Amino acid sequence: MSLKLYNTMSGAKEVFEPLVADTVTMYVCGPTVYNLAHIGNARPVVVFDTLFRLLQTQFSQVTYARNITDVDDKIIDAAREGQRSIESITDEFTAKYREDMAQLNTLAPTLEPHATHNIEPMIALTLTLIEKGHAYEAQGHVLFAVDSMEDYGKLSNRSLDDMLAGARVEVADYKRHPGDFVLWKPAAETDPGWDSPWGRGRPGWHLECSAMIREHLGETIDIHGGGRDLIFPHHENEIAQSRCAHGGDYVRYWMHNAYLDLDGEKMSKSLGNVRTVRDLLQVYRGEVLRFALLSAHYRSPLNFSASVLEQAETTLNGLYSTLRDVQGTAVDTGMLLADEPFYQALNDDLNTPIAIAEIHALAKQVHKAPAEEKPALKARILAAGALLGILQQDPQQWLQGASSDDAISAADIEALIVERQEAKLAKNYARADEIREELSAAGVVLEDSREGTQWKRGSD
RNA sequence: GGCUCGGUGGUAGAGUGGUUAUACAGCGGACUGCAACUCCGUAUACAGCGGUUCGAUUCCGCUCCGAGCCUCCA
Repeated sequence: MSLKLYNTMSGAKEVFEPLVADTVTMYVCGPTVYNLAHIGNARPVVVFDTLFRLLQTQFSQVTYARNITDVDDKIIDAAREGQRSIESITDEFTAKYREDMAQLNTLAPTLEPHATHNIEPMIALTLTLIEKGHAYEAQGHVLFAVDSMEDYGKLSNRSLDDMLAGARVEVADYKRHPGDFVLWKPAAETDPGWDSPWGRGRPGWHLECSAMIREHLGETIDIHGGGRDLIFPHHENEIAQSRCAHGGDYVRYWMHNAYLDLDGEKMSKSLGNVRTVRDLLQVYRGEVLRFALLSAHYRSPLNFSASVLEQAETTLNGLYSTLRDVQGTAVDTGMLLADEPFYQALNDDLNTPIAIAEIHALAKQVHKAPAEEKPALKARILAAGALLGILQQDPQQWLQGASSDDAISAADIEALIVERQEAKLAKNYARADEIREELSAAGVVLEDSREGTQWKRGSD
């Protein structure tokens, strides 16, 4: 079973082979911690979490790093506006980010480097770039000289000439070339800053990833991921910094997820059309959000809407109902992952929609299969769910969990079910139906079977 | 202006040079006291126009429409 991944650098799917056999290094751009994560920010987290799970099934050592950007203009602005310290902001939102992402069933990354803990390597990297003639100091800034690099622009497939033609921004006068970008900039007295050979200052945006990757993962890593909008300038500039400083490959496989749309428009902070994960979690369980994010391929835009979430919830309810039906069935562990269609789908550039379709196929089989085949089918469904980060909860709890405090209690529901059972035995069908309708109005659906009556809460 | 990427049935969403994924919703039927669950069956697609081909939703070209990046952004 070979894993294929779409590499942004080559524009094609490639067979994934780590640099060092059986060992994978992966880095994903994490949050700038100055506000709550929105659901668009959650997409790469869920996507690369799924990849992390998949990689762990076939490589014995997988190191997954996701950074925390805790020094940045936006954080400084937020501190100023809120009249708060930088640390209180970054601490608060780092904690909330972790909580929100955990709600989406994402595993903690192996490493979570903070920019402010890695200032030394950033300064060292900047020094190296100056020494090698790729960077220069001007008016207290240190800038990367883009024309000192032969193939600058390769990842985003653009040339320096193109960029000049399309320049829409006023160019700072201390730049030798309009495309030059800041490695280090002076810090105002009141802003966070660190002593450096160029005076008190702070790092430019792109520097931290290059420095931290080198520091924690090595000069060449296998996978670097993030949203599409990071391709340029962020990842392009990371490449420039790292390749010019250390030579070598820097990143072997570049992966970029498409973004979430809202009403056909990109969801973004600047457009103001964001929905925070925290808000959505008030209405939908994390697993529903996760499922919705995985219901489209990661390289396709996903139009995020209430109906997408409701479909996700309905689908998960259906799959959990299937699992409840086989609750008493043992789980057969003798399964060969490589033979599984869902596994093959995930190995084909993380084709989660196909993997989900394969789960449906298995669910359909479970209903029809003779008892002796059920343990194997159940095991396959659960294994697929484990890779996708879904279907691992207790089915009964999933289906009967109250979504709000004012919902009818389980005890009340069960009392009514008993009463209905008695009414049915007495052939008092009018009363039996009345009870069912009463429960239905409360969002509870009854399912009669030979073994008795099951119930679940619908998405009312 | 430069560089990308899309337009698939009511909705979501894969995929393929020829046997109409998948799910939800719909319709018909079985089951049921009636339902629900489950099962069986079923309708509705590949933006438009050309080209290549025995054959194109799939390849090529053009047109139309849409999105993104080029500035902080997942």
